[in-house]
Amino acid sequence: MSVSLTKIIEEYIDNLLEENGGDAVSLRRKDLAERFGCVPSQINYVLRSRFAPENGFLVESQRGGHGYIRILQLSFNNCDEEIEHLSELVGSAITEQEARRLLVNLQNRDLISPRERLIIEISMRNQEDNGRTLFDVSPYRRDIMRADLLKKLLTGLALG
Amino acid sequence: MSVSLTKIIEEYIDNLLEENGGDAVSLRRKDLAERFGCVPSQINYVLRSRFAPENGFLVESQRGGHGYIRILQLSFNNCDEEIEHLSELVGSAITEQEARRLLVNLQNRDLISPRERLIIEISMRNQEDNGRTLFDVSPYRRDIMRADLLKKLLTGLALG
DNA sequence: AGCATGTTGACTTATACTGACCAATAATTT
DNA sequence: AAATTATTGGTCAGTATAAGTCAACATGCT
Repeated sequence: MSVSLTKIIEEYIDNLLEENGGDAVSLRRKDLAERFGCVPSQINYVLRSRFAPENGFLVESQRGGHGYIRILQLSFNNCDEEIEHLSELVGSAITEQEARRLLVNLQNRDLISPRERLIIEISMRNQEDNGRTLFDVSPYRRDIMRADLLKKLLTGLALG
Repeated sequence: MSVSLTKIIEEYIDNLLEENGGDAVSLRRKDLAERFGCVPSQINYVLRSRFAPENGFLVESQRGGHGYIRILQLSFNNCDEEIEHLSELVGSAITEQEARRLLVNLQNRDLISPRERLIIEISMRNQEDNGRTLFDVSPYRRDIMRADLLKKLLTGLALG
């Protein structure tokens, strides 16, 4: 069982972050690709699969002259076990009502701010509307999609 | 890591603005170009790319003798104006890149927090993935859906 | 075998910077 | 006053550079 290139590059970036105090690091896609003897787009794959917002990272980049890729590791030092636990509570499907109750609870316990709750509710509502009117998704399937979205959001916040 | 001329000039102007109380500053294109050893049109490039309305600035200028360039940092009196402005910027369709850029901007201007940006990015990405893999939505239609989501979120935040 | 994950490269898009040419305004000359 | 000249900024297209996308192909894991 060999270690994948993706894993190696992921760890390299993790180390860079650690050395840099942990919050951000800048790099050049071309340089990284050269260092690891791979094609540049491999870096995009690593970023997409390992440094996604669901994992608590934000990636900024710029093309052209003086281009760069900047990876930000958000650190909110919130009670991540708490939120992680709640993520389990969401399960594989969740109704709008249940979701809203959960969010109210989170806000009451100051795990998310009112504005954050608002954003989450608007996103959920938007997805619900799209599912119903645009794509004719069944109610149960919408509950599944809602659970997926909610879990991504909560783990993103927990890992941040 | 090399820093672009554009960045240097941008920071110089930012400093001027700060010194000047923050709302406006006047300068001469030729002088600036000389100071930074570049061609005058480079200044136009900086203004177009860094001090555009989407970054919260307006630029006035006059040619000929005693010509000048005045940079105004615009501020909104009420959130309705702000929403109007942001919604115009988003427009009826927006690419992933443009959206991300806008969010970076909003965060830099302290209009949203890093956590809020993270949540928004997760939501956008979730919608993008669903649109592509689940519902086979065309790229342009996804840009429209992204703009819709973004406008709902920004409007909600401004009114909330 | 089949599905998920990883890897590649051709093609596309975005940004930085320059220089030649254009446009507007003020100052000076006739 | 009109014409001319000097002074200033604007535009655009070309060149160089760097990142993003996408889909085909490969590998690995049940």
